[in-house]
Formats: sequence, structure tokens, C-alpha cells
Amino acid sequence: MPTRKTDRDAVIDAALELFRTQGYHHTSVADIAAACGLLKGSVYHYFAGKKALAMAALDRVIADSRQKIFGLANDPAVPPAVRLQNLAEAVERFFAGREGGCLMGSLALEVGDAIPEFCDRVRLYFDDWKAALASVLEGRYGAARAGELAEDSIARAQGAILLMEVTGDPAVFRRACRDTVALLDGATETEAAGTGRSGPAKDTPGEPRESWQHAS
Amino acid sequence: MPTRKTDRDAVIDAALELFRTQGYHHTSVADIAAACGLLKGSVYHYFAGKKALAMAALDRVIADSRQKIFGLANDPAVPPAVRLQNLAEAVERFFAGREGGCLMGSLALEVGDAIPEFCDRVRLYFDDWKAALASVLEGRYGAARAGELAEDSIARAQGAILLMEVTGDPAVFRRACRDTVALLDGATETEAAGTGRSGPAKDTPGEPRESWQHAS
DNA sequence: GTCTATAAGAGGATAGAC
DNA sequence: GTCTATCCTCTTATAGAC
Repeated sequence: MPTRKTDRDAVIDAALELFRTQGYHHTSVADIAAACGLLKGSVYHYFAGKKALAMAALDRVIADSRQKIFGLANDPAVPPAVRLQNLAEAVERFFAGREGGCLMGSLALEVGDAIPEFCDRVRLYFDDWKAALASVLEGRYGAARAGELAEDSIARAQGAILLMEVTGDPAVFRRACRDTVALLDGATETEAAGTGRSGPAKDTPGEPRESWQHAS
Repeated sequence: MPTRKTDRDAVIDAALELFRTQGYHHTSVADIAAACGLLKGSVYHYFAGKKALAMAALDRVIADSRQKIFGLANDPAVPPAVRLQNLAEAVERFFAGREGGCLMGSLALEVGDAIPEFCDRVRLYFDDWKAALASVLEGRYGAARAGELAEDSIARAQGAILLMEVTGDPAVFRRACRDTVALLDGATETEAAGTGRSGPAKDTPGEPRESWQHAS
């Protein structure tokens, strides 16, 4: 079993859970230590400080999400509609009932742009998400419109996760996931244009921006 | 001018701005005091403590939103489609380019359910928002479906505000507002079903929940 | 690798001078 | 109504014993 959890991983686990449910600033190193059976002094054996620990945690979220969720959009042996469904179901399983919602989303709102290293990782995460969705949508919608629909779908999912936190009712989020899958349901090109517009969409094409990533 | 700002209001103004951009826990009383030209000891002349200040601030957000934004959905002299457009435009003006996004949304994710008084106010705010949207939608969609569409629209707006924070690009949010207006664009009942599904929607009616408010 | 002890500072809150 | 001074707690971080 090469996947044996090291103590360092246990600290990251505890940190992720607490950051998600209590926020970054309101979680102390002592909290994290206690959650994995250590005293706060011991945490500094593994990490240079709270910020370094958080960055390691974010890096693991990014890696895990790529492997277990967003990667589902990449299997070339599976038709796009099924890849989209697999992706949406994975997202739904991951976030439904998850106390604290999406760490990346919560962190984006909590720290704003005060900690650039966090911003970069949050952007990377959402960029991965967008790329995954766009890759299965662009066959039907074209790159530019697929990118927009991907953003819209992520926005709806994030907002639904937020509302789920507020109301305790997962129905909003389930509808968001189902409507995302429905983007590839119909047969014709224009009819399934999911998030609102009917008709061929006289939206300004603008720059066909494929990525948000513009940081170093 | 009866709308002359009192000093107390100035403290609330500063607190709202800082809570929104820096988060609740990461904003100190000294920060708030400095932002309105006081020292931190003086803030306690107006408020019993940081938490009481925050609650007064949230109450003002709720009152202001009712009056200036959600209230636009209530004018009986205006047809529903126009009321929806006014509402969506007010939402767009209020949040577009607003650093820190939506305080209520950010607060919901930051504090989770740790501070019940905050939760109640956040729920109240989103309940107002939902009621406003549902009131203009129920003529066409019926109460139950109008409530769902209202939730979906709020989710999309909140998520778009979040993404706007991450990417700096307001396009996601503008699309969200436009698609909300489009919910009352078409003439027939089924064709304009905005947030995804095409067709008559075989969704389970479930409980026609009108409100999320279930706290005391 | 985990502990104790401690430094150094930030943050919430109070008391009292002016 | 604002300031200064102070108290107390929590938090980050380091040093060194075991």
C-alpha cells in the first residue's frame, strides 16, 4: 500500500477540514494540532508555518480534484455526454452534504486578494474545473461558447453550494448538477443551450478566452 | 436632510466595507475604528462589542436591500417582466465591480453556523431575495416552480459574484443577470424555462416551500 | 517526532481622564 | 464623545528537553 497516510498528510487532512468549516483565519494552529492528536508545537516540525501548511493543503486539493473529479472529463474512450455526466455526478457526490462547502470557493471570498499565493491556487483550481467542462462541451458549442457555459455552470454550482450551506436543503445543488448534465442532452445544437438563452445567441463573441490563469 | 449620517452610521459603513473585503474574523475593531477616524476604544461607545456591531451592520444591509433592490419587485403598477428587469439591473449595478462581493454570501461561508445570530440574518436576506424573484415569476411558472427558479437564479448570481472575485472578469455575472431577465422574455410558458431544462419539466413538485426561514 | 516552556504580538474589551 | 492606559486572552512561532 503506497497510499499509506503519513503524519504530514494527517495534519493536512485536519487543516483542510477545519479551514473549510471554520475559515482560514479563524482556525488556529492549535486547533489543527488538536484535531490530529498533536500539540501545536509539533505542527511546526512538518510545516514552516500556518501559511505554508495551507498552501500544501491547497496543493493537495488541486491534485486530488484533478485526479478524482476533473480527470473524468478526459477519458477519450467515453463519449462527451457520458463524460459530462460522470463529471457532474462526481461533483455532486463530492459536495453534497459536505459541511463548509467548497474550500476553494470559501477561501476566495474570505481572503480576497490579500494572499497572492492563495489566489494563484484558487485560480488554478477553477481553471481546471473550467477546462474539464469546456473540453466536453466544445464539440457541440465551439470553444468560445463552451467556455462561457463552463463558467456559468461553475458559477451555478458554487452559488448552489453556498445556498445549501445557508438553507440546509441540497435541492438547489442537485438541480444545478442536473442542469449541467442537460447541456449535452438534446440532439440539435441550439435547443439545449442550457443556462437561459434560447435561440442562436447573438452574444458578442469577444475574446475567446480559454483560461483565467494570468498570474505568474 | 433627515438622511444625515450619524457617527454610528459611519462606524457601520466602515465595518461593512471591511467585513466584505477582509472577512469578519480578519477585521479587527481597531481596523474599523481607523477606517472612520477613531481609536478602537471609541467604537465601544456605540456598540457593545464586535459582534453587536456586526449585527447592526447586517440589519442595515437587510433594510437597505429591501428598500433599494428587492422592493423593485413589488410595484403593482409595473408588469412582472419589467419588475424582473428592474430587479436584475439593480442587482447587477450593486454587485458589479464591488470589491469583496456580497457580504451576506461571504459571511455565510466564512462563519458557517458558528454564530446563530448571523445565520438568521443571512437567511433573512436570501429569503427576501427569493421572495422578490418568486413574486414576479409565479404568474408564469406557478408558486412551486417560481420558487425553484428564484433559488437557481440566486445561486447563479452568488456563484458568479464569487467567480468575478477570482477572475476579475465581470462577464460571468453579467450573463447571470441577463439570463435571469430572460426568464420572462418569451411568450409561452415552457419555452423560456431559463436555467437549463428544455421541455415541460417533469420535476417532482415536492413541497411548495415558499420560504427557507425556519429559525426562530 | 513529540513534548514543555516561552517569547512576542495581536485582538477584544474595560476604566477613567479630558 | 474621544482619548489613553490597561488587562486578559488567544495566536503565531521558536528553543530546547526527552
